[in-house]
Amino acid sequence: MNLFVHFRARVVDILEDMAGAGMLPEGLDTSRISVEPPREETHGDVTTNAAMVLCKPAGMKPRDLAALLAERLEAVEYVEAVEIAGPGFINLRLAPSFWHDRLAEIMGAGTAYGDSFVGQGEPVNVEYVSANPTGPLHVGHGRGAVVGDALAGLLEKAGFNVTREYYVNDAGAQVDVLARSLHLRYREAMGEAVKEIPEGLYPGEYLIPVGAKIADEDGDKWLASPETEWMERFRGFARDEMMDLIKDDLDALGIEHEVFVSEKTLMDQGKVQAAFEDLTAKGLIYEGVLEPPKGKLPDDWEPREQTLFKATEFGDDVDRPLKKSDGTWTYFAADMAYHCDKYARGFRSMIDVWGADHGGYVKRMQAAVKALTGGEGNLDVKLCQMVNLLECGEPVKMSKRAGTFVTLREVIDQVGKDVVRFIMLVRKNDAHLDFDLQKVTEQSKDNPVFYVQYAHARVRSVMRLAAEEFGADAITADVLAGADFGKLTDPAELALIKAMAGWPRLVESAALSHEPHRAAYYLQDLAARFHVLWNKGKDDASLRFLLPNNRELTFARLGLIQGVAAVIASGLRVMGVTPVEEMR
RNA sequence: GCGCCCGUAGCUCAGAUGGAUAGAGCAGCGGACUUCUAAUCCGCAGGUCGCAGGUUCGAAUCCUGCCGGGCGCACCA
Repeated sequence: MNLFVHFRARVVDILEDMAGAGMLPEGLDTSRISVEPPREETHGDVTTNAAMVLCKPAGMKPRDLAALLAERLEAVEYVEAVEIAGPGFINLRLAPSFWHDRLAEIMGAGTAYGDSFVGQGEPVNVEYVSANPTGPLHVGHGRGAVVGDALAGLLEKAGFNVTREYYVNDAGAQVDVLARSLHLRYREAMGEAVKEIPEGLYPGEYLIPVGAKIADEDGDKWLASPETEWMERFRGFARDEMMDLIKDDLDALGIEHEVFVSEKTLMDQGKVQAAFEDLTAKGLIYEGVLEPPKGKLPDDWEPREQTLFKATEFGDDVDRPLKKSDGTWTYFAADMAYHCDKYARGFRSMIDVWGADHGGYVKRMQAAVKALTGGEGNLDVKLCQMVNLLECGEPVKMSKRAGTFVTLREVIDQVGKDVVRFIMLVRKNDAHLDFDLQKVTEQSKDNPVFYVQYAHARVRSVMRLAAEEFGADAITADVLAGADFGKLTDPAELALIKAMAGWPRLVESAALSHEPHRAAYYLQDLAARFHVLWNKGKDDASLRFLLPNNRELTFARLGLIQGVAAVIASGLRVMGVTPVEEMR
């Protein structure tokens, strides 16, 4: 349960009762009432601004209204104390038994703790990575991949019906370039000496085995023929091979998209044309000449009549061209049709994860979604800022030409998938991220991955010792769920349960605001509280988890730490990180 | 020139729909190992939330204008 949602409902109940008794006006707007954790833990467990928000319509002073509310809140189950503070906050302190019940709830749920229904099964489409199929993924793609996948996981946990999707940009000129680059490698595989990769072709060595593969399959069939004859074959072959390469990279991160949509297929199926006709029917297409951008003019700018979409009617800055001068569709036209297709497949809610360099593209895509869905569809775009790859604080110098470019795969192989996934989430998506290959594998509290994993491993370590003492069967989650948690009375123990009980609220708010990084911060906080309690056991042996002479208390505490492990595992699962059993 | 993002402690950064005395880690200083792994923890110190106005019971948060940084700006994707 989200305890804040629970107590908010109680506050609203009381307000309705008061209105019914004529103490308050009927039909008060309760939407602005918040029930949340106080900023200061010393202020209690739950706070509400209800009196401050409603004092004006109620025609009362905030503290007077607060006093009336407080009187009634004292009668609410589990409320131990009510205080009025500051300008009219009402602070609730909850009985220890409330927290003990939460721990039982956590034990019963395991890693399912925090699962929510706020999403109400609403379909959400999360599109991420969508890198051009022209080569292996780089580290920047990796960030988008992790952010998108964690967001998808978070939304699922919050009760949305999520589809993970990848848009394959396989219709543009860059695939022609790829095909030509592959043809070169093919000739090389057939025994031709290739001295230098011509300017404008992809020099990467990853195409060498692909060239050998197509040589193996097709033999000398394309050696003497002109480009027009082999182009289609090479484009398709290269595309498929590159997508396999990318899928392997994603697989190494534990990411698997359910749906791949091909730009070329959309065009072949006439979906771009259909979207275009839809907009035309809505009167949103015209032939026109755009104003040149103010300020410095592009060198090759010249007035040109184009086929334009009235994006400005939907909040964009200028109208956007849908056709190139040769009559083919622009990238935007196809992407527009793609989002239209998502909507047609039942997604009102769409999320795209892009690199920050595509920021200028957001408004027009949102405009297109509004136009094509009659305002029904909603597109949120998460822009991921750059990843600075470092080694002991020094920037890793990368150059594609010099062959010193570090791929995502190399980073995963070096530090591990779990480290990559966690680190990619320690900053919000729109902030630059420093990724230090050295620091992320250090075993110190500076390293958030380690810090959180260590907390989980410590729990497992205690559980292993407990299994030796009591037998594994005696301390299963099911058995411990029935322990007498009333024995947990130390403030640090209760603080730990309170932190765990905050997980459902975090899941809901992070999911609704599309901010997966908050899970990483939450886990660091929870891990910190666990480490605090652990160390208290050093100063005061009576606070240790394993007490040979007190089986009842020991079992309650094993439940407590098992709960911590479950919530950490639950959070890590959202992030796509595997919890470790022990540190090595 | 226009648009988007950002500006919080010496450093790196949290601060959901506006809430109380703005938080954490690192770095600095001082402490805690006969251990359920001290790979951790405790304490101290550190701030005109870029600047100036505005909105209101209340602003780091919302609005306006500046200053500073990043990204983008027709027929690339």
